[in-house]
Amino acid sequence: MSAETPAKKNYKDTVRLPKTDFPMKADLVAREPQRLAKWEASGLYQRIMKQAAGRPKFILHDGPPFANGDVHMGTALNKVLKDLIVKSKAMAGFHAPYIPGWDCHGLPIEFKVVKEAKDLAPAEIRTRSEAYARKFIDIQRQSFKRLGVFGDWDNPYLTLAPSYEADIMRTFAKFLEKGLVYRAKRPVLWSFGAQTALAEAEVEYKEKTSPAIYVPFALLNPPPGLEGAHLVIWTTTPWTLPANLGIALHPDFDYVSGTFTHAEKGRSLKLIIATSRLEAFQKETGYVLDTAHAPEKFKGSLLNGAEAQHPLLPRGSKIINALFVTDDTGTGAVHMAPGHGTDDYIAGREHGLEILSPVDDAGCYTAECGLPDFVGRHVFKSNEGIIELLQSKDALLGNTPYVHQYPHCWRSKTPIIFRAVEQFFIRISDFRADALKAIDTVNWLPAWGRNRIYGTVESRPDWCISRQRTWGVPLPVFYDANGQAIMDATISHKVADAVEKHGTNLWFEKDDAFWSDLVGLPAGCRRCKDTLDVWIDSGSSSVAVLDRHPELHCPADVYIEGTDQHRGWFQSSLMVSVAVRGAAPYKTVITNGFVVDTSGKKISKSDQGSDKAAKPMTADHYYNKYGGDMVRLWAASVDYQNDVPFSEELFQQTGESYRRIRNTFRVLLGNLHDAPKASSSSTDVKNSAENTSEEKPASSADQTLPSFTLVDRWILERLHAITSECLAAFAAYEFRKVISTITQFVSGDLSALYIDITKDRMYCDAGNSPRRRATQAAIREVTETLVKLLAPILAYTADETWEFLGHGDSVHLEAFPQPNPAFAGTEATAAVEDLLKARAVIQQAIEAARQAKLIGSNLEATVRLTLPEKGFSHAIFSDLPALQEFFILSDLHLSRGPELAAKVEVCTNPKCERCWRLLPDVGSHAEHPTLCGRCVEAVS
RNA sequence: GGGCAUGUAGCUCAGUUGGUUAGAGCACCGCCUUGAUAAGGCGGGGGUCACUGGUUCGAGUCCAGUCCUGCCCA
Repeated sequence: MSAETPAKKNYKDTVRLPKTDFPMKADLVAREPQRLAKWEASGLYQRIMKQAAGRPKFILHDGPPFANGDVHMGTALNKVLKDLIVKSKAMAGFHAPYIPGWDCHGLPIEFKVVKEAKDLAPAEIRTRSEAYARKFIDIQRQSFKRLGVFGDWDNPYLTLAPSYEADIMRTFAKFLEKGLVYRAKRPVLWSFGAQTALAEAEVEYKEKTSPAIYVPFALLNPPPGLEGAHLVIWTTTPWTLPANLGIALHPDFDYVSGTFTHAEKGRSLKLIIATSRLEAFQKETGYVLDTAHAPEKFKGSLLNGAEAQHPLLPRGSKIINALFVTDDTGTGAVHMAPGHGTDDYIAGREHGLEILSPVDDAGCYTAECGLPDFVGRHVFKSNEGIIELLQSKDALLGNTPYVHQYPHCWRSKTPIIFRAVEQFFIRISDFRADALKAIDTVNWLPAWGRNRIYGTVESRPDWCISRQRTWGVPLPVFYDANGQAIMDATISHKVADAVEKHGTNLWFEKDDAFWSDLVGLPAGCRRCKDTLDVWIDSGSSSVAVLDRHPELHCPADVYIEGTDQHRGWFQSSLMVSVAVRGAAPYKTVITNGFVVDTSGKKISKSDQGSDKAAKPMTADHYYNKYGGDMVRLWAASVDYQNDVPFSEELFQQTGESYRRIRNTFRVLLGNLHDAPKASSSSTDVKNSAENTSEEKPASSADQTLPSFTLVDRWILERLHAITSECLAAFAAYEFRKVISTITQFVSGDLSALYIDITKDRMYCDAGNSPRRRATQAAIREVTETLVKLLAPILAYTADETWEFLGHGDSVHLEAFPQPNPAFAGTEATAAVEDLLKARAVIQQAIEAARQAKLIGSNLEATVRLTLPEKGFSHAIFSDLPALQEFFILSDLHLSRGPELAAKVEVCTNPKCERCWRLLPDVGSHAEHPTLCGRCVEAVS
C-alpha cells in the first residue's frame, strides 16, 4: 500500500517545461494596431531621431508616389524596402530621418475629376483635384503607417504645397536664367470640339470611315532611269496634304519604277511603288504596271535626300529615309506633315523639315495653308474639296472609303486631329555632357542601371515641359500684346513669391491685369495658360525638399524606386539637379522590380477590378488578413532587384517562415522563464536623452562567462558568424540574405539541433545545474541578438519579443548587436561538424529500425557507433555522456574501426519515468524507484 | 523593331575566379513524438541547369545565336 504512494508521485510537475505567455498564434491583425498606437503615443519616431542627433546622417529621399488609388503591392514593396533601409541604417548608428512625400498634380487626377462633372471652371477643377489628392494621401498614409513604416508622417512633403510649388517655379526660373528654355511647335492630340489638347488617356478609339487616296508626287532632279517618275503616297487624311513637307521611304525596302496604265481612263504614268505593295495598289486603283518595258528596281535609300513636287502648292517635298515606314498598308512612300503627326514630327526634326500646322483652335485652315479658297474652312469638311482639287490637277490615282479605328475626344465625341502648337522646351544639349558625367559619380544598384540611364540620357530629345492642362503648376510666363513670350527669370521669381504666400490658385483666380501689374509688366500682357510637366514637379524635389528641409541634405545617400524610373524620376531629378547645381542629387540609386503574377505577366492597376475574379493586389487586403509583419517579411524575402512573382499562395509561403521564427522565439523565451535576471544588457539604460544606448560588445565584460559546454560554445560561434553575415547583408541592402541566413540558423541550428539537444538538460536537470544555466545564458544571447537583427524587418514581432525578454522600451531604440569577439573562433564548430557526420549515420540506422517497427523514439535505441581510426579526435569523442546528450540517446557504445558506421539494437534498460531515457541505474534508488540517478538528484 | 535585364526541383531562390554525385526553404510522401502539440524531430522522392552550337581534359558557370518574360523606347 504505502509503496504505491511514491510511485504515484507526479514527476511531470518536476520537469521544467518551457513557460511563457508569448502566444504561439501571432494574431497580428488584431495586435499590430495596438502596438502601432503605442508607438505613436510615445512619439517613437521622434525619440529615435532625438536619440540619433549628432550622429552621421544617412538620407534616403522618398520618391513621391502618385496620390491616386489604394496602395498596390508594388507600392508596398517599394515603401517597405525604403523602411528596411532606414531602420537598418538607424540601428547601424546613423541619424536616418525619413520624410515621406506625395506627387499630387497631373492628368490622372484631373481626368477623374473632370469625368465626374463636366464643364468646370479651371479654379473649380483645381479645388476638386486637390481634395481628391488629399483624400488619397490620407488613405495611403494610413496604409504605410500600418505597414510599420517609420517617418515624419505628420509633415510629409506635398508637391501641391505652396512652398513646393513656388520652388518648382524658381527651378523653372533657374532654367530661364541659364538660357535653357525655348519655344517651338510640336504636334499634340487636339480636340477641336473641346478646343483643348488631350492626353492619350482622354482619347477613345472608335470606328471611322475616311477617304483613302493615292497621290503622285513628281520627282524633281531624278537620278538616271527615274526621269519623269512620280512617288505615290497614300493617306486617309487628305486635309493634311497642304501641310505636306516630305515623303518617307524605308531605306531597305525594294521599290519599283515603271509605266502604269489605267485601261478605262486610257491614262499612263510613270510611278514608284514599294514592290511588296504593288499588287494591292494595282487592284485598288486600276493602274497596272507595264512589265514589258523592264521596270527599274532600287532600294529606298537611293532617293534619300531627293525632292518631289507638291501636287497642290508651288514647293518641293523632301524625300527622307525612315524606319517607321511599313508595308502593311499604303505604298511604302509615306506622306509627311510634321505639324500633324508624331512620327512625322520626329523624323522631320531629324531631317530639318519645318513644322507647318495651318489649322486653328477650332480645326479650321489658316492662311498658312497656302490655298486661299480653303482658309477658314474646317479641315474635316475640306477633305472632299482637297480631293476635287487633286482630281482637277490630275493628281488623284485612287479614292476608296477606308474603315479604321480613329481617336475621338472622350468628352466632345468629335474625332481628334494632330495639330502642332507652341510648346516650351528645355534644351538638353546644353548640359547633356554634364549629366552623363554626373551619372558616373553615382553608385547604381544593380550595376546595369548605369548603362540604362546613360542610354536614355544620351539619346533623349529636348524636354517638352509645357502641358495644356489645368491641374498642375502654372508656367510662370507672360505673352506681350503681340503674343510673344516674355521669358524673364525675375518675372518668374515674382510669381513664385506670390505663389509661396497664396498658392497657385491665385494664377487662375486673378486676371491678366492683376498679374501684369504684380510682376511689373504693362497692361495688355497675358499670362501663359499652360502648366508644367509633372516630371518637373517631382524632379525638383532635390531643391524643394533636400535643400530646404533642415534635417536633410543634397546629395541624398539613396534613392530607391521601380525600374521604370530610370526614364522617370531618376532622370528628371538628375536633369534638374545637374541644370540647377551641376551635380547628381543622389550618391546611390537602387531599383526594385515590378510585382508580376506567377506566370510572369505584369499586373497592371487598370486590370484591377476589371473582372470579379481579379486577384487581390492591394496591400490592405494582405495586412488586414495576414498582418503588417507578414507583408514586411514578404518584401524582405523577395529578390527585389528582379521582377517579383506574386500570388496569394506565394505570399502565404512566407507565412511558413514567419511561424518558424515565431515558434522558435516562443521556445527560447519559454526556456528563459526561470533564468536569473538578465545581465546588465540595455534593459534600463533608457530615459535619459544624453545617455543613449551606445554599442558595446554583447558579452558582459563585468561577468565571467558561464561554464559553457561544447554545444553552447558551438551555437554562440554560429551566432557570431551569422551576426557578421547579417550586418554585411544589411549594409549591402541584401535583405533576402538576412532572412535566409536567419531562417537557416533558426531552422537548422536552433530548432533541429540546439534546442532539441538541450531539451534534456533544460527540462530534467536541477534548476541551477551549471550546464542548464550555461544554456540559458546562451539562449538569452542568441535571442537578444536575433531580435535586434530582425527588428528592421519584423518591426512588430521583434518589438513584442523584446518586451517578453523583459525590456521596458522599444527594440527600435536599440543598436544592432556586434559579433561577440569571445566566440570568433571555430573550434566548437569544427568539433560539431564531426559530430554531425556521426549523427547522420546514426539517424539513418535508427530510421531503419523505426521503419521496421523495432523502436519508436531515439531513446529506445542502443547504438553501437564505429568511428574511423583517423579524425573524430576532439575530446568530446571520449566523453560518453556528452555524446549521448548530443545524439539524444540512452545507450551508446563506441569503438574504432575502418569506417564510420552505426548499428542499432533495442535497448533493454529500464525507462526513467521522469526523463524517459532508458538507463541501467533506474531502480537503484529506494526513494524514487522509477527514476535515474540524475533525476533523483533533481527532484530531491 | 531597338536598348537594358531575366530564364537552375511543382513554387521561390543559392550556386564563389570553369573542377567530385548541382544545394536551401516551401510544397509532396513515409515514420516518430502523451514533454515546443493549430508545434517539433527523422528519413525520402523530385532537376536534359530555356534551346542550339562552340571553346576546354572538364561548362549551370566562358563565347555565339535562337526563344520566353519584364521594363523603357520606337
